[in-house]
Amino acid sequence: MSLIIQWFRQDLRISDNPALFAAVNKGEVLPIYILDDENAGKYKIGSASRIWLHHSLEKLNESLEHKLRIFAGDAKEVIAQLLQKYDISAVYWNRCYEPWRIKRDQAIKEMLKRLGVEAHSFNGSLLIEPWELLKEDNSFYKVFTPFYKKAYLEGFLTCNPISKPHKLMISNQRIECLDLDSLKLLPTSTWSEKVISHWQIGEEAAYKKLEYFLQNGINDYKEGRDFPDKQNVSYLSPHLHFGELSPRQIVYNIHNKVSDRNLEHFLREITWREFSYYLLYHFPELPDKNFQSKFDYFPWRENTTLLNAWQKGETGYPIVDAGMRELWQTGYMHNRVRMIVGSFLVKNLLLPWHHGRDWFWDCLLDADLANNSASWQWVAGSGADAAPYFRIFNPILQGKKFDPEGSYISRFIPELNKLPKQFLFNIWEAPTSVLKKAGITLGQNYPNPIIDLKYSREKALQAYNSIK
DNA sequence: TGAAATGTTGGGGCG
DNA sequence: ACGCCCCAACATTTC
Repeated sequence: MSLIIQWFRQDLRISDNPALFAAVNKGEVLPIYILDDENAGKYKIGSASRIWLHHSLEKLNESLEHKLRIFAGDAKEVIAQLLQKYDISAVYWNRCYEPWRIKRDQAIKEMLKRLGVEAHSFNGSLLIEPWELLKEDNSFYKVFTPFYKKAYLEGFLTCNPISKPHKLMISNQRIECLDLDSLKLLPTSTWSEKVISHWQIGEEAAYKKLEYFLQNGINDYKEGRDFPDKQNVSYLSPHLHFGELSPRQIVYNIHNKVSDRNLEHFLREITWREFSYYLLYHFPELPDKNFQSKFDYFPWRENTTLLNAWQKGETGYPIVDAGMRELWQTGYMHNRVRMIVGSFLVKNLLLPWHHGRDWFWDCLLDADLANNSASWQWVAGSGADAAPYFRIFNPILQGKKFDPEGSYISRFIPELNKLPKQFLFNIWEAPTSVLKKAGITLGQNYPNPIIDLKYSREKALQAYNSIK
């Protein structure tokens, strides 16, 4: 009996997996995963995401009765060899939208066609596939709100997920493949263990997290989501990235359980993810090239010292540093803080957004080419429907506004714990006696501010003016 | 999904 | 009593 390949990619789940559902109806399934760093090239998975991937594959393998076959290398080559060695009649997968993957998958589809092997691809990752929603004049949306409205009216934001396959018939055939450990996804440092200790990984955990969010966080989502120390955000991003959970499952469940302004706001955030994929598809250079070409002439500067300080969370601005340390310690950063540290890098430090992109790509468990590219361009002002350049966050005010008790700051910068709240956001203005009492010596155990806010703001506005 | 600069208003102190 | 000034507090404009 010939085998059906179910090729898992960014859909590491059993439920609401259209390719898998179709494949199991067809016959005996051979589930495979291919770590394809070759085709990914410079877009290959970052360090933090690899840790997640390792554990997620482990979980998926459990759900598949420990019969997930793992490979590494050029996916086309891997599949070609499987076809040569074994009797395979079809390959099933859910589509991905990264430009390098689209190109690769097209080539694979052609190869399969040539060899007379069926190839079936499905939509398992998006509510709106990028070609499904265009403006009247057939061009693509470049502004979020009209995109959102249209998607809403056309019914893209309500849907029914499909169920788990009733019965999995997974092949027992002996297949030459790798074991998970040989992919070497886990770094040898203790960093990876620490990062991952904050998370539960896999389909089951993702679903539990969704349920928890729907019972708790979402009830005050509209207001609470801006406060990094509150638990009002979903924390679903890494699960979504690896497809342990689908946007369809999320949307289906929120429609069932809530219906108010909090729902609307969360739905908008889910749709921002769709919009990012949409932009990436219609503008494949998004990860590297300014969406607005006038930014090609923007006078960024290069400064390794400033970049290092930002990366390590040693800028001297507590809300920025807390965010960067959250990222380093947990592989995640609260969205409000992502905007603050982004604005700081690009506007106050005047460093190119690409540096932020690269650091996030390596450190975030939820690093996602579409979201990361679109969001950094949004912050920089070079993107579609981006933040206007003059919108420059003041880290002191943002800290006071969104972490009024300083609880987020002291969670990640415990050395500031003894400092009275009134000086927590502008430490350098605290009297020496206060600093001494709090055990802080600026420049020793907490840095002096690396730039002057007022001056850097003026410089940023000048730079913006220069490309108008 | 900002912040700073500038403009306006209105109450209170005071000559 | 009245006008003048000061300055919060709030609103509008500008970057």
